[in-house]
Amino acid sequence: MATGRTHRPATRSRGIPEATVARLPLYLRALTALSERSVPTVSSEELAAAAGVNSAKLRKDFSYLGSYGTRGVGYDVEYLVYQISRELGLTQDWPVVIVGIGNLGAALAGYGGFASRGFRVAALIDADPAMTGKPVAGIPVQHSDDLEKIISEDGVSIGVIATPAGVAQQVCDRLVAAGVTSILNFAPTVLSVPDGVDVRKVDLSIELQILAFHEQRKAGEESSAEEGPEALAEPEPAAAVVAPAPRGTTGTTGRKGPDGDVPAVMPA
Amino acid sequence: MATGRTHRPATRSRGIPEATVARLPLYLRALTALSERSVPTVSSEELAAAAGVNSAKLRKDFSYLGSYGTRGVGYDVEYLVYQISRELGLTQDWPVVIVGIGNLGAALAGYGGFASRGFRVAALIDADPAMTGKPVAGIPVQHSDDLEKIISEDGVSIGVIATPAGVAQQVCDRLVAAGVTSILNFAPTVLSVPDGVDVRKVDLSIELQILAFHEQRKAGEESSAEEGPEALAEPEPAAAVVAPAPRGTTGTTGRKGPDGDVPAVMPA
DNA sequence: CCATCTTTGTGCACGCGTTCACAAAGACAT
DNA sequence: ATGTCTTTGTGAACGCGTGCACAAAGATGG
Ligand SMILES: NC(=O)c1ccc[n+]([C@@H]2O[C@H](COP(=O)([O-])OP(=O)(O)OC[C@H]3O[C@@H](n4cnc5c(N)ncnc54)[C@H](O)[C@@H]3O)[C@@H](O)[C@H]2O)c1
Ligand SMILES: NC(=O)c1ccc[n+]([C@@H]2O[C@H](COP(=O)([O-])OP(=O)(O)OC[C@H]3O[C@@H](n4cnc5c(N)ncnc54)[C@H](O)[C@@H]3O)[C@@H](O)[C@H]2O)c1
Repeated sequence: MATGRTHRPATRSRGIPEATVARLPLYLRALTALSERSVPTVSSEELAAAAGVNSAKLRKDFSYLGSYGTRGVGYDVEYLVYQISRELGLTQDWPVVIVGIGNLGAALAGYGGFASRGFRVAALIDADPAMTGKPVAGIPVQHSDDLEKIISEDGVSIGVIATPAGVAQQVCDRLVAAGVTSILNFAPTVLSVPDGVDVRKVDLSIELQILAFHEQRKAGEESSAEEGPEALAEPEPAAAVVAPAPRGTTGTTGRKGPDGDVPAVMPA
Repeated sequence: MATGRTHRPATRSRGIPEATVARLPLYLRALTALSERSVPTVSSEELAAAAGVNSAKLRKDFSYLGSYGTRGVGYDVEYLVYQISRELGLTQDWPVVIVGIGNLGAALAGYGGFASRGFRVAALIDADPAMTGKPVAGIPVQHSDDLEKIISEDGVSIGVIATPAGVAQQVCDRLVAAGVTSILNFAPTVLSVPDGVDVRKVDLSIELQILAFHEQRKAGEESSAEEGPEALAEPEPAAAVVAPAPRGTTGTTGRKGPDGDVPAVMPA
């Protein structure tokens, strides 16, 4: 999962568990598909299968929203769509700014999934003067000098960062200072933000590495078929000092500026 | 988090906890940055700050890998980079195919983060004949007819799906049948795969909806400053019947209509 | 109005993950 | 060699999330 919250020690208020919140969009998607087919009601078993979760889990999730089901029948699709949408805050309009209109930013700008659920691309922002004014996905790119103005004028509270990692923290700082309180970060960096600001990250590289880990496990188990406790994934004691430090040349993180731009260690 | 595993009831073998595995790439990134600065050792406190986690958690995570620290000093950066890389399977080459070279797929193809850690884009695959042979990010796009051949010839075990949601499941099926055992899915669909295949998803829309939920909460708390238990996020009792349910057609058991074509209900 | 059958809502137990707190290990100075 | 000081490694407690299993609710049919 390219997920990951920051801050907020999971001490959510007297509300819905974080894990449940993360599944609500999944239910909503499945329900929307049913709605489009004009299916009137759905059982927890059916809906759970469509969302890829356990039916008991789904029922418990819905119980946090209140009891919107009818025993012996199931859940009213339309009503549930409405309830979940309202709970997630999708009944209102959420203007979003995307900062960093490169390869990824441009793809995001044109993504239909944005507009589908109350999210509206309010502005595209880039630091490159050559891009200013140029339309991307029908929306003219604005220069980052105007970032603060754009955010305050449109009342934007959600920002998407798709800039190089080196400048992500400073872009984040400017967004937060301008009033943004929710950030979706695509740059491979740990962002630090003040309390009250939510950060979620999407990190392709991390996802791949997790897959690689499991992939390696599979390959290991394969060779050592049925084995006891360990004996796998531990080729050798590896002596004590090995680390040849092969990589270390041109990383992707390509730090560049003289300033503290890289994630690295906090100056404490 | 755009995360989300599928299957595998978290009953990992006598190995590293899933939560720890998900953090290893984070540590690795911070360590790599330190390595590039030629920092020889780092304490759990410093590294934890750089990775944005609790130091006790970091130490426990490392304890699962074995004890690679020196009390009173900290951890050897180079050695730790090597150990984590090895544990994640990054010391070997992982050929990856990307299926669906549209806006997103093209951005992914040109992403430097791929090559940085042992991942190599082995092939770009698209169903559009007009794209066949056309180079994207320096790699010629191949037609999806050759999908099976490409995967078996290059020994690809990791596939990235960036096709429209409607065809994601069938693309997934073909990938799995051809030998892919790890899938990173960008399409907004729940993929069903046989045991032994890992699926991770990256879902922009879900991330935004989660942010919107918290954003709405913040707005609610703001207005009702210091309040008791509830009284927030509940604008109105909303009567009882609101949902404009269409119904009236099929009987109670709407079930699945003609055929399952959308992510909707599982055909059981 | 009663019997039966379906499906919800949830009590409960269990396991994973997180965090605190501290003993032990080792570096370093004297 | 001994003492001091830093930092690791982990035992233990706690809370969250998950899934089983079942009683209760309500629809449906007679
Ligand atoms: N391309 C991908 O598939 C992909 C995948 C995962 C993560 N990422 C990450 O997303 C980020 C963007 O990737 P990309 O491939 O689009 O890179 P890119 O170089 O194509 O685009 C970066 C854009 O950010 C702009 N920019 C630079 N500094 C800025 C600033 N201070 N303010 C505003 N805009 C600024 C640049 O002008 C450029 O247009 C990177 O951090 C990358 O690691 C990319
Ligand atoms: N663009 C984004 O920022 C973004 C963000 C999140 C998720 N997504 C999801 O990623 C997917 C792709 O998005 P996109 O914007 O690149 O769409 P797109 O339409 O630009 O690209 C889709 C590509 O897939 C190809 N394709 C279609 N059927 C195929 C098949 N059976 N086999 C192989 N290739 C096939 C098409 O030819 C096209 O090139 C969608 O599911 C979208 O919802 C996109």
